[in-house]
Amino acid sequence: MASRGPSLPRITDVAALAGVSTSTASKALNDTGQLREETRERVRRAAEQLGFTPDSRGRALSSGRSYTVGLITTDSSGRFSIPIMLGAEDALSAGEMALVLCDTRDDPLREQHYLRSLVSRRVDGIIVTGRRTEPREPIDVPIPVVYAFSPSTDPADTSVIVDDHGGASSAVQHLLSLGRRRIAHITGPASHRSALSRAAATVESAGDALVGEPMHGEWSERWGRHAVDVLLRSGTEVDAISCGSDQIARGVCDRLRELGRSVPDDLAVTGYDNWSVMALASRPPLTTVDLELEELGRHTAQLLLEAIAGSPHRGLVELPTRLVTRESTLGT
Amino acid sequence: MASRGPSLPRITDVAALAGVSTSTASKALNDTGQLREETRERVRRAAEQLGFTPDSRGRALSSGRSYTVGLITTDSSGRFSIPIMLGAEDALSAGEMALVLCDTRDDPLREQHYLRSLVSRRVDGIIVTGRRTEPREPIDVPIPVVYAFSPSTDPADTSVIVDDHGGASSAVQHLLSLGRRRIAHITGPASHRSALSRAAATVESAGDALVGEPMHGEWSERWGRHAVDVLLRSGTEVDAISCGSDQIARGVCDRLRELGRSVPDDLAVTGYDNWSVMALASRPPLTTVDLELEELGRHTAQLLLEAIAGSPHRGLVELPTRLVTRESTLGT
DNA sequence: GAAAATCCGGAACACGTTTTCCTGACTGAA
DNA sequence: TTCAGTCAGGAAAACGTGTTCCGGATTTTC
Repeated sequence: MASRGPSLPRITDVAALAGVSTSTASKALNDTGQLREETRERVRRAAEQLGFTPDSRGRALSSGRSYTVGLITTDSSGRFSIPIMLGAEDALSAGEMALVLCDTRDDPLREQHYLRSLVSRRVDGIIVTGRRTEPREPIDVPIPVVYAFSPSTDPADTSVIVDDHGGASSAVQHLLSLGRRRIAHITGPASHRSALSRAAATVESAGDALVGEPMHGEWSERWGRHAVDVLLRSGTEVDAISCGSDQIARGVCDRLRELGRSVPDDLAVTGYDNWSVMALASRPPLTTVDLELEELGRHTAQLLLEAIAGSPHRGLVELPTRLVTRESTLGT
Repeated sequence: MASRGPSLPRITDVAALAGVSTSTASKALNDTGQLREETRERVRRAAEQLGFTPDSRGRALSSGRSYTVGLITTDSSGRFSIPIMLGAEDALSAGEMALVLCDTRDDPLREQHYLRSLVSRRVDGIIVTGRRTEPREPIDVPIPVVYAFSPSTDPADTSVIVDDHGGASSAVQHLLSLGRRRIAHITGPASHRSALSRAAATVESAGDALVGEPMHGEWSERWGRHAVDVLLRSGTEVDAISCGSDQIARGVCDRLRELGRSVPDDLAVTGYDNWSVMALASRPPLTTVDLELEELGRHTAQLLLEAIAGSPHRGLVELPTRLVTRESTLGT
């Protein structure tokens, strides 16, 4: 339509310059067919000279694939989905696949809109991710889909999630291995699956060493500070606090310091998420559980690629977390 | 190739079902050409019945456009580029454009790779964004480009940036309007343009009310705390501190509280960035300057769309910031 | 009733690549 | 010399859509 300046060279231009047909040019550039090495070289030089870059739209049309995958996220803030996205993008770009981003902002209408758009683009596959670990309604598209972080409610779908149970356990094991025997657990709202599963794992791993019930509140520093007040006011003896998030743990540390309790000498504290802004800025820096979200993103992309290739891996995949030890349990 | 199940309906299927030719079907669905309303309706019903979604690859090929724009970011952590990205994506999705994500991780090789990939996809345009406000080398592609946050070193390129001068000024004006007349400035490293420009604006706006020189350090809470020690130890009287970032401001507030100084009664504190994790969690919550990055992303996308449409807006566009007032200057 | 204007829909091609099939030339063996 | 076999490369179709042009049918006008 509006031909802006000299448009990019096409393969016919390359072919013309090399004095061959387009099909020969194609074969030369893709290392297929039967051609003399000299011919290949001639075509390659012509392509080089013209700065030819194949138009992937043509290729997409002819190959039936678009070499594109869509990523649908409901998490506009991006705390969790961003690292997943980057990991996925990393894994995909190695295979010359591009990732198109769709942020639904938790709006079902927008989600529908994006799904139509992705299907219309004939995306090779879709990654669906969210802010919470609660399972979500599967999406209905005739394309391979892998769910990341928020699994699908349909167990026949492919979902990659974090092993929250193992993560919480590893924190408790760490505390136990340090000799702590009076462990409290402060975490997020009981309405959140992540809080519940971490709490359950903590209870199970701590056994007799658990002090009281898991304390549920908001995912905030304020709740961490407040919970410390409640905990200490109750008079129960405590030598460690495992927290359901780094934010809570930071609040806990702040409050303990204000009350003159030493971390980790008097009380060891563990966080969860390894959210560097919190974990590193906390005084002292937090021992915490890294969710390895970027790896989760990579793994998700990998599974999606396999599904696209025709061998889908159905069901739930739980990826391990990694315990990061810092001064809040080890001292300096 | 690997025909997975019943492939999606094509426009020929719709045409066949409606008993018309593909061209008629195309016209009916796109509201072009001259057709009887009854025919259009028949085609529409056929499309509906088959769940037809046009293959945008075909459309892309025939229209010469790909209805896709690329976003290149060097900022893998995403503090700044994520909101920009989301804003851009928001503005683009309204126009049925998709955004493909490319995270270069500050690696020139990766950047080259992505550029080739985007050109090969015949992207309609490219948005380039980064982590810092320092100008960056322009990219060399035969496609419209708009730079966001990090402007291009070439003034003939289109760049959208934050009005840092105005932002810092607004914070100082606010402090002055509250009657503060002894204002210190604590900010990031002098090697960062953002720190320098904010400092310059602060010096200019504060005039006689400025206390001492701008204090440069790292962008961290720790530096904020340390700077307070240095400042107060020097014995100079101070009734307000304007900080170059929310992280620094939070550190400042923490330290002041520890030293028994009341914020804002003894000293008012302002931050910069309106990074909610810091600004809201700080005690007290921070009055700060919102960079309106999402709006910046939207505006960038808008300019890119105009450039794609053929009327590029060359040069630098500075977008205003927004002062957000909270307890760190206003009290409760 | 015939010529002109209008309306509707189809055939053909373009977009850029890959791939399948085919042809002509050359080689070597019988 | 002839025949089979190999090799190098070209012609054409396919992918799915949009668009341009054109012809037939219907209506209008004199």
